[in-house]
Amino acid sequence: MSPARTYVHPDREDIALPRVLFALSEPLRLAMVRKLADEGEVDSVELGPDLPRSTLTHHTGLLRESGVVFVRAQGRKCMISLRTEDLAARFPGLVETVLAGYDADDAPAAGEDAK
Amino acid sequence: MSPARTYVHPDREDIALPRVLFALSEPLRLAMVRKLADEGEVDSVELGPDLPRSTLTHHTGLLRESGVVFVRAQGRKCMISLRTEDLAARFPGLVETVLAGYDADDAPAAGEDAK
DNA sequence: TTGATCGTGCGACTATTGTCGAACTATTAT
DNA sequence: ATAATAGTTCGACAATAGTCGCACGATCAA
Repeated sequence: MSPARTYVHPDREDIALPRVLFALSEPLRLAMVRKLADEGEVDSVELGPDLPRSTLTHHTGLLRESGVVFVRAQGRKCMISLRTEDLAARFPGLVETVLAGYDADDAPAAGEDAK
Repeated sequence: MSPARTYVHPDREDIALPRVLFALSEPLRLAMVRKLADEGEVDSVELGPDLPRSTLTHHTGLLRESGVVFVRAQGRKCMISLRTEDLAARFPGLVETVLAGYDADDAPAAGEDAK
C-alpha cells in the first residue's frame, strides 16, 4: 500500500494561546469552528463549499497547526474535527465562550432592535 | 486653551469578535491586557516600558480601535483601561477565559516539570 | 517664553497573511 | 490501466501588520 496522507498536529502542551486566538480571529475560520462545534467531524469541503480548494487547504492547515482541529485522511477526502478535549484541557471554556460571542455577534439579540 | 487630545472608540454594539480576538492574538498586546486586568487604569508607558514610543502607540491604538481598551489623555500622558463592562456585555466571560488561559500558558503548572 | 517631555502621525521597510490558479500526488471507479 | 476526483504544494500577487526613526503638536515646569 502507498503511504496514506498524514498530518502533523501539535501536542496538547504545545498548543499556544496566541496562535489559537489568531486562528479564531479570521471570520472564515471562526465560521468553520462554529460548524465543527455544531456538527462534530465533517468533510472538509463542508467547511467552505464555495472556496477554491487551495484556499480551503490553507485555512484547515492553519487551524490544524494552531492545534484547533484534528485532520485525518478518509479515502480521498479529509475529515476535520475540533480538538475539543485538548482545547478544554488547555484553555477551559475558551471555545465555548468564543462561540457564544460569535452567536451574539450576528444574532440581533431577539427583541432588542431586532427588525 | 488648546483642544486636548481626543480618542475615537467604537460603540459597545460595534465591538466585533474577530477584531477582539485578533487584538488578543498578539503576545505583546495580550500581556498588556493582562496587566490592565490586574491593575486597572495605568499609564500607557507601563504597558511597554522598553518599547519605542511609536510602537507603543501602534499597539494601544489597535487595542482601542478594536474596542478592548479605553484611552484618555491625562496631561501629556495617556491612561489606558480595559473596557471591562462593554466586553462583558458583548462577550461574557471572554476576557476572563482568555486571561486564565494566558496564565496557564507560561505558568509551568507548579510541580509538573517546573525546574 | 523657553525648554524639556510625552504621545501622535508619517514614512519606510520587512514579514506575514489571504487568495487563487496551475501542476502534482493520492485514491477510487470503470 | 485509465480516467476521474479530491487534497496538496508551489508560486505569484495584493493587502495587512509589526517595528522604528523622525518631525510635529501638545503639555508642563521654570
